[in-house]
Amino acid sequence: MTAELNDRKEQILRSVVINYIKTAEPVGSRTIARSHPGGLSSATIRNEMADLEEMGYLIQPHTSAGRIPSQRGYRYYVDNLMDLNELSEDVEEKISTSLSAGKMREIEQIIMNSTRVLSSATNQTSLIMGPQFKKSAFHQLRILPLDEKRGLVVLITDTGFIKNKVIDFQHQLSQTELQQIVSYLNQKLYGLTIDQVTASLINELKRDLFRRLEILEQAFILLEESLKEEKQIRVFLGGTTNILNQPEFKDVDKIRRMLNLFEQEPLLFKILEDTSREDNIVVRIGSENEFEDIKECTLITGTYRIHDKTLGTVGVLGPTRMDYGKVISIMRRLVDQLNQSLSSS
Amino acid sequence: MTAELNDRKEQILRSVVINYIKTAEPVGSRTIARSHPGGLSSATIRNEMADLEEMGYLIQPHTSAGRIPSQRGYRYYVDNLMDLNELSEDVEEKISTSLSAGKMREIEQIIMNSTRVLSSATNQTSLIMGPQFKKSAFHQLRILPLDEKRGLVVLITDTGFIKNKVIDFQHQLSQTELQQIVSYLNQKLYGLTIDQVTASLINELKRDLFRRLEILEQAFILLEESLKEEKQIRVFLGGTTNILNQPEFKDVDKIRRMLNLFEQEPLLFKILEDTSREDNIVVRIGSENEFEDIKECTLITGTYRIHDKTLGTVGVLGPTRMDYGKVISIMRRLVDQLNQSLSSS
DNA sequence: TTTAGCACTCTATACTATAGAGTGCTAAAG
DNA sequence: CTTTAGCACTCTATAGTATAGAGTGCTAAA
Repeated sequence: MTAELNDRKEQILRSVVINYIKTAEPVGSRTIARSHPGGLSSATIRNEMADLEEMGYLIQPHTSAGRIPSQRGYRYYVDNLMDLNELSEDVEEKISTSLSAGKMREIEQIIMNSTRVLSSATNQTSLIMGPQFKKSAFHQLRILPLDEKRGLVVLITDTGFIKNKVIDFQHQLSQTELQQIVSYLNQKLYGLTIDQVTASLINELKRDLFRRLEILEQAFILLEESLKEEKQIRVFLGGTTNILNQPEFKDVDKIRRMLNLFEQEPLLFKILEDTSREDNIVVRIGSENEFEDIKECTLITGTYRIHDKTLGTVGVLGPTRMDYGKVISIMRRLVDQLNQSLSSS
Repeated sequence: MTAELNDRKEQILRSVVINYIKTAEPVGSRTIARSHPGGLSSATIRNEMADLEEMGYLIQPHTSAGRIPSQRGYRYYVDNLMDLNELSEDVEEKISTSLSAGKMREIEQIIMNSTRVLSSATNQTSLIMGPQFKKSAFHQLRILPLDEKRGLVVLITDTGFIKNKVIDFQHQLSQTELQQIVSYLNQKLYGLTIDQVTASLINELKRDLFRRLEILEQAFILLEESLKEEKQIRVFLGGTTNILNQPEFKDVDKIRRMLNLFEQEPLLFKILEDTSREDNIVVRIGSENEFEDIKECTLITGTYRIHDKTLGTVGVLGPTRMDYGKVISIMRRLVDQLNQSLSSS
């Protein structure tokens, strides 16, 4: 994408975007004239701004107001004009201390911390998609007898998931019998992703075990269920109230729609999943988003991974009037840290 | 608490409360005269209302407006005048189907379902305090070796909690060694509540085990930590966006304060814990609430239990203009169901 | 004790006037 | 050809004014 604006126009567009991001007010020609290094008059700026509007980079809310960037204007800014900020020491410290691999071994905890850090550093709403359970590979399966009639199934994946589920035995099982079953299952399932455990594979296993021990039917049904159930993935949210600080959400109705969206996890998941194919940081401005509910917002996402395997997506959601440079810098840093913390555990 | 109003005043107060709950508009004398069974004129009603205002049961927002109930008015209504509603079939079904003990064995799932049901049935925000981990008693402790250097500690309580934590071994442990440690710990800890596992007890155990096996130091530190960490209790929320539908929250600033509150779990916990001593359903109207942030709200709470041991608290939070009869009926039913579902598992 | 009647109060709504910000255009200057 | 000063014009936001309507409190009669 080559620049298609001359230098002066770029300077002016840049000025409008930066000013508008800061003040949330339409930017007038005088404001820009004052801050413009070249020392042009407001009339000149006005002409240029009129051009920029005609070209679709700026919008005039009404005849006697200043200009605000259009979606296209933001896009041009992000692609060609934006500077990345240095992270403030404050933010740098927050990220490195609260996400260090040190104490935390559970992946959920690391992710929850990340949402907190991300939303407080950006003043926006952050959303993070946890690792997809069904894309994780079996690592170990254990069954702990609790008493004569119940056992605890513990399932551990390569991505650090630990799932457990209480099951009822229909008949009493001896320690040895359990042992046999478990080691058989482990052998069969090792390395498969949850996705790959199809109904037919389960049936096959069931038949196999059935022949040996006729006791497990009930336990098996429950195990099967427990796998099915875990299809949903958690999306972690942080700073949902931050949108209330944005002047573009002073309308109660907009707030309601936004908060409603936040309560619908499956939708959030789809929104995040949609961008997770790409490797780098993705910026979706306004209607570039596929989902109706966020067509007035900007979503910036990045993916985090463990040993080069993509685990999930980190996102920041806010109005299109967002400090792109700042958010992107922060997200870069956070994703780096996340990758590092996860890989070292 | 004996009734201190004559019959007619009670009728009128009742009318005001019911009308105001329905319409959210100050209630005028004519409105009441129309619906009053005795067939009184508006002038008479006006006089009575003036009395009721002087006595502190009603409030006039401004001279030429109708009356609204004062906090005292609501209190009198709840104590003396309120009818409990029959549950609609719809709600009845929601409660009995989505909380039936059937499939769900994990307590967290039952509770999350409860918040959903409660908030959708009442159109208010629901909050439920999960069982307090630290008040739960040890049932079993297990350690599963994952590989040479790591193990999974699984802790099961009598209230159905299952906590797990990965720990690092500093040295390699044999199956038998682990077995010994675990059975020793189980013997020592069985039946104690998490609360009772004091630092000194842990130290004692540590010394004890240390003598036998010098290997466990690291593992112990981590176990200790994992117990400490679990001090926080989860408060589950449902229908937080429902407050946006209440006309008393049309002010963005109030919304912000409310949502902010919802994000502070420790505070929510305190708010709920505060009422959990009592056995029955507790109604806290307006400034009867101790906590500043909800002094304009009404909080209705009930406790749920398993085998006569109190597990946690269920709450509904909304404006003082709340359909008390309806919410209380729903909560009664829900708590009953909850007790039943939990006890049968 | 109740009620009809009426003057009075207050709010919400619509309408009007005004200041201020910013524009677009024209014509002169560089 | 580009830039700029100047000015008329447009639109919004704000304050001020008028009016209708709801509801009251009080008085005097039933």
